[in-house]
Amino acid sequence: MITGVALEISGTVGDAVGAGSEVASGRWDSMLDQIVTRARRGTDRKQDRSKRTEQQILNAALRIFARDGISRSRIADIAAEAGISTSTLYEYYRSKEDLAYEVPSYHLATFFEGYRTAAADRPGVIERLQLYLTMSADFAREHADWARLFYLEIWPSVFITTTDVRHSVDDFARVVLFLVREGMASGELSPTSDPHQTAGMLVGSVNQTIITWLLYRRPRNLTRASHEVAERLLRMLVDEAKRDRAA
Amino acid sequence: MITGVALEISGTVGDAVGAGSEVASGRWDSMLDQIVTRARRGTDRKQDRSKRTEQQILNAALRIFARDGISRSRIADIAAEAGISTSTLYEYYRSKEDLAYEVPSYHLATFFEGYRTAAADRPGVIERLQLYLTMSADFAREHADWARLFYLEIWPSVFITTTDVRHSVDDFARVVLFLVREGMASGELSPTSDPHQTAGMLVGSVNQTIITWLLYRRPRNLTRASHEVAERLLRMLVDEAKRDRAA
DNA sequence: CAAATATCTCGACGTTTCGTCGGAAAACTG
DNA sequence: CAGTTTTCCGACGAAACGTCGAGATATTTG
Repeated sequence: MITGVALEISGTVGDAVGAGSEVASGRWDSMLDQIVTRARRGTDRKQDRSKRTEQQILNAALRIFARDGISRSRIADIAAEAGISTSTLYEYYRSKEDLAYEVPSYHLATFFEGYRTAAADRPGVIERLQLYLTMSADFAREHADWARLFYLEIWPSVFITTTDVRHSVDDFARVVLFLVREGMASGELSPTSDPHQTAGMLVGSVNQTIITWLLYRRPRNLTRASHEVAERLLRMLVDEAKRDRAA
Repeated sequence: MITGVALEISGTVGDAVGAGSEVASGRWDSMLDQIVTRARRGTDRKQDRSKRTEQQILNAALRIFARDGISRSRIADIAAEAGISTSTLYEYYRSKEDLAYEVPSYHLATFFEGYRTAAADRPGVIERLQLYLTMSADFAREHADWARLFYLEIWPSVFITTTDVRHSVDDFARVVLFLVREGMASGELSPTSDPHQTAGMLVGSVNQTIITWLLYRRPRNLTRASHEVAERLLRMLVDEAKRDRAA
C-alpha cells in the first residue's frame, strides 16, 4: 500500500534526465540488508503468550506515546492499554526510555523493507532518491502516530546512547548520502560540492515538510507536497550539475 | 559580535543578482517590532532583588536543561544552581514546563533584535534572506546551550499550547516566508512556486545543518557550512527564477 | 524615621509516578 | 503428571513534583 502510492507519482525527474546511471547493486544490497536487520532485532521470547503481550505492549505504547508525548506518558497507562499490570511491563523493558526507543525502531524496519522492494525496480540514482524521499513522507502520513514519535521526539533526542537506536536513526540519512555519492560519481550531481551538504538539503527540505505537517496539518496533502519538494530540489540539483559541466 | 561574523561573510549571492529590489520598509518594521516585543514579554517583578533572582533562575535553567534535557532535569538541581530553594523557584514559575518554555523565548528575542539592526543596512530581499539564515546558524553556534533547547526540544514539541511560545517559534519561520513573498513579487524568486514550499526548503536545509551540528559537532565550522548551504540554495532558486522568466 | 504594607524566601509536608521484589499462576518438557 | 522454566501480579520503597503557612526582607506612607 505504501509502495503503491509512491510508485504512482514518482519518476518524473528521473525521466527528465534520461535513463541515468544505475546504482552498483553489490554495496547497495549489503547496505540495505544491514540496515533492515539492525532495526528489526529479534525478540528472544520463547512462549507464544509472551510474543502476543510484547506486540500488545508495543502497540499500546505507540498510541499512548503519540497521544501524550514520551515524558508525559505514564507506564501505568501503557500497561492498562495493553491489558497487563505495571510490573509485567517491566519484565519486558527495563525502563520507559528503553520502551520509547524500541517502538520507533521496530516500525522503521518496516519502512526500510518496503523501500528495498520498491527501489529494486528503479535502478537510477535520481529515481531512487525521489522514491526514497516521497516514500518516507508517505510512510509518515500513513503512520502518523509513529511519525510523531520518530520525527519529533526520537530524532532530535541527544540522549540516545543506545547504539542500536542511534544507528537506526542515522541509517535513515545514510541511504540518501549513499545515493548522492553515487550521483556525483556518475556526474548526474555536481561533483564539486560536498555530498553531506547535498544530502542535508534533501533530507532537511523533506523533513521540514513532514514536521510542519505533523505540527499543523499543513500542507493538507503531505504526500503530494513532499513529492513536489523533492522533485523541485532534485531538478535544481541536476540543473546545477549541468551548468557545472558546461563551464 | 554575532552580527559582526555574519556581516563579514554574507552578501555574495545578492551581489551576483545585482542590486535587487528593496524590501518595503513599512510592513517589515512592524513585523519585526511585533516579533521582538512578543518574545521579550516584560517581567512584572518590582523589587531589584527579584529581578536578579529571576535572571539567575533563567541562566541556571538554561545550563541544566541543556546538560540533562528538559525531562531529565530536576527542579531541585536548577534551584541549587541558582542558589535558591526549590519552593522559591515556584514563586517565579508555575511548573517545570513553564520555565522550560520561557528560557528559549527570552534568548530568541536577543536574536531578533540583533538581526533587526544588522538587516537595516541591507535592503535587498536575497541579501536579507542570506543574512537571516547565516545569522541564525551563527547564533546557535554561539549559544549552543540555548540552541539545544530551542532546536531539539522546543521546536519539535507538539505540546506547546501556551500561545506566546508557539508564536515565537512560528515567528522564526515567518520572517523567511515574508522575505520569500517579497522576492516573488519582485521577480527575483520564481513566482509560480508555492512560497511556503520555498521558505520550507530554506529553513529546512539550514535547520538540518544546525541540528546535525548540535548532535554530532559536524561540520566543524557551523557558520561557514550554513552560509554555504544558504548561498548555494539561494543561487539555485535565483537561477530557477531566471529560467522561468526566459521560458 | 517608624509603622504598615507589599513582596520575597524557606523548611516541612502530601501526592504522584517510577521501578523492585518475592511469590503465585501458567506454560513447557520428559 | 511431576518438575522446571517462564510469565504474571500485588505490595512496597524511593524519588521527584508541587503546596502551604510562617518568617524575613524590601518598599511605601504618615
